[in-house]
Amino acid sequence: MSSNIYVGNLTFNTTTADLESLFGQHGEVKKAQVITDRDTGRSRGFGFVEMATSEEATAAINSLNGKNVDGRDLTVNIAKERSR
DNA sequence: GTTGAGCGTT
Repeated sequence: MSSNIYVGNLTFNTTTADLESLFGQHGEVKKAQVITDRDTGRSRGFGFVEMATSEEATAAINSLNGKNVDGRDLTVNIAKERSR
């Protein structure tokens, strides 16, 4: 799956709904998820978005990577495996 | 403030 996207450098006030809204402007968002710390439950400042197709994922990446949101430049690229 | 979970061994 290359339609899975990593979205980093988010502000801590960014939530799953924000990701859906943001990526939804460049394609069909299948799933969106802002990662929160498993132990504290607080935001980790990054998340993942899965687009319907890899081409939409690429389009969204090219449109949103480096985008300045709330004073921070987003880092957007194809996500890696969960196991690391 | 940077790559997801969970506590078994993928």
